[in-house]
Amino acid sequence: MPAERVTLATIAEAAGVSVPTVSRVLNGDGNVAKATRLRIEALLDEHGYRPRTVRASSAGMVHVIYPRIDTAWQLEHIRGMEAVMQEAGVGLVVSALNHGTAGRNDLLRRAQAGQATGAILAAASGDTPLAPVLDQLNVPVITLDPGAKAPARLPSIGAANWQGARAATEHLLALGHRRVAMITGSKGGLLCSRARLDGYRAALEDAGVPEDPSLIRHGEFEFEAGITAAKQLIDHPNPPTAIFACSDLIALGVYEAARQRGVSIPADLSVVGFDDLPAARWASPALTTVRQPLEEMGRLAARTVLTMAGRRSLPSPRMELSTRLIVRSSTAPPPRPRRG
Amino acid sequence: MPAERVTLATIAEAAGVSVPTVSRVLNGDGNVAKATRLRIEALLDEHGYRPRTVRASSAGMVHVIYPRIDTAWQLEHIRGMEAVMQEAGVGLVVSALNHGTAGRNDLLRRAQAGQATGAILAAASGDTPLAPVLDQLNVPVITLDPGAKAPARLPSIGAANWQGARAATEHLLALGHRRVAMITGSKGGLLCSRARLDGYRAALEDAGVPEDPSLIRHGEFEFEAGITAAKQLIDHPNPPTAIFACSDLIALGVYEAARQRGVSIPADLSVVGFDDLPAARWASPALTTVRQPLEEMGRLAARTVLTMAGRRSLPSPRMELSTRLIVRSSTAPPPRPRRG
DNA sequence: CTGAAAGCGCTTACAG
DNA sequence: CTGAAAGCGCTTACAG
Repeated sequence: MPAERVTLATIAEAAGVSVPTVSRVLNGDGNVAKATRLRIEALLDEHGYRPRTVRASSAGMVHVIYPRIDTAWQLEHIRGMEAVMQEAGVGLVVSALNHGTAGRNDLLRRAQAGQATGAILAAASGDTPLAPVLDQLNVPVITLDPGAKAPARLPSIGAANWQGARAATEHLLALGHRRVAMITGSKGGLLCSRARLDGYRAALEDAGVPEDPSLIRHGEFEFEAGITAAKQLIDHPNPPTAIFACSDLIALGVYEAARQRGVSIPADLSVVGFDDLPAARWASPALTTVRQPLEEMGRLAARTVLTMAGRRSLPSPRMELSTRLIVRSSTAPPPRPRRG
Repeated sequence: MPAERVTLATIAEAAGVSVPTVSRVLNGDGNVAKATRLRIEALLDEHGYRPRTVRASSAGMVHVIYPRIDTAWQLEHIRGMEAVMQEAGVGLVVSALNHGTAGRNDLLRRAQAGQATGAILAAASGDTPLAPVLDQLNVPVITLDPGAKAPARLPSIGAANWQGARAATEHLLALGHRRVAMITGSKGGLLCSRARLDGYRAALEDAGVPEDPSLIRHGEFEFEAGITAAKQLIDHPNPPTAIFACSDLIALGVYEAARQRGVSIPADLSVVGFDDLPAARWASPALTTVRQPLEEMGRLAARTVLTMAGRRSLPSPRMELSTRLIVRSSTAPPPRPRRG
């Protein structure tokens, strides 16, 4: 026997009051006798009352959409976004595309239902299946740290990748290194990877150190890719004395390769990473790395979406937060050259 | 000039059609001439139409609430929960209490508004300010990996902490270690810490190895606490040959202490962690650890809440997923004792 | 394919 | 403090 739908009328009848009175209790209207209120509250609970509809305004939700939920820095983003959303009384809905269209359809449905206040496409590659349908949404959408060329009309928030990579390379050059290798995150596409490679090159050029293409390795943003690339570099006939890795994860792969090859960090080999994940602090020795203000990027993304949702104008459609070199214990002057 | 509220009537008038027709377009009813539909869609967009209310059913949201968003394993939880929620067409709202009551109030408001399908209290300590108000909610609430004694009437999902700690200790004993130290996560309260300590003791007892209280150190679940405790153990007049750390983070602290003291892992000192965070794989040497099925715990938590929301009954109010020892490269037989 | 009419669940003045 | 009445925004048959 599937019970009748429980509406305000059900409760009103059970309580022997009118529908408006029940409505007042639900809405926290003070003008209800305490005894009445208590009785109605008990009945609402007992009948398991659930409103049929919800005011769209109180349903404020911002969706953050990742390709996958799989990397540590996402938690930093989320912490920043959550803090801002909580202050604004808006919920943060986390979802993943997972190669499918389910996430997209879900977002679309919710947006049409007035449920989404806005959306943040994070770490989105250019071919995100979301792009073609964005225009249908009547809610603000921005990109956060877009991996590839994002739809140009979307506001975006990123980090100063070029500047950070340059600072990292300059740090190594200042220590006296002349054979500085780089391991990138991906050969082609990714914007951040390109910018970091260019920053590395700029620093070399400024220092008058000729670029050696054999010291540039292209991997993925993965631990294993770091191991592979670092082994190749260590086995190089004229090996580098320092490696700038395009991410902390790759840098940790370099650590492992060095351990397996009996190479000591930083005595034999200096290593710099990129991101400043918590894991960078936990490495032995602690990793010198370029800090991306991931939490702050999340906060800014959240604020930006809320600003747009309030139909206020943005200071700029493209915001880039600065990066900062954090010197820890994985970098040192190069070893004295062995006698030939 | 604050524009009039945009309602279906606004759009209907602008399009020269009736309100029901606009409603049909919004609801994806196929019985609308294409030309009409396109015209109405354009007008909806142009006027920035947003529904005033939302069907509560389509607003399905499950809230996961953490004390703070700050540890890597939360992302594993979230990945599992998100996958299940997406399949169910329910949104996952992530929030943090941050010592305040804002998160609680927010949840309450949404629950009353019919917006929360359920809630997952994750890693909650016993004194969560949420507990006193849980009864007011007409939605299912469960705890995930409760840190301390959670309100007993709430269903809970956890991991087999005792069993995992026992397996870790047995592994070290089987390698030949007799001086096996333990670094716990917290002196008192936390349930998981207590269970892990008891598992360690059980294994020692079974092997007939007497417990040495000076080999048990109480810290926090922090990297720094691991360093401090490990240094004390290494400096012990009769130091341990193996350390079982109550979390991977503590274990990484042990790595750093060992590096600073010139102690080699695993040649001089074996280390086992607990959690199997991604960072355990990235450690050098890769960390032997007890794997908690964090993602699977998230999935189960999500399924459990949805089951309860569907008013179906639970197989059991308390579910514990098994843990598994993952042997990597940080454990080996103890060094041969030095000649006195 | 579309609209006039009825209806739904809830809220908002207004009156007492 | 409470209810009868009107109203709101939207949806649901029903008729053509």
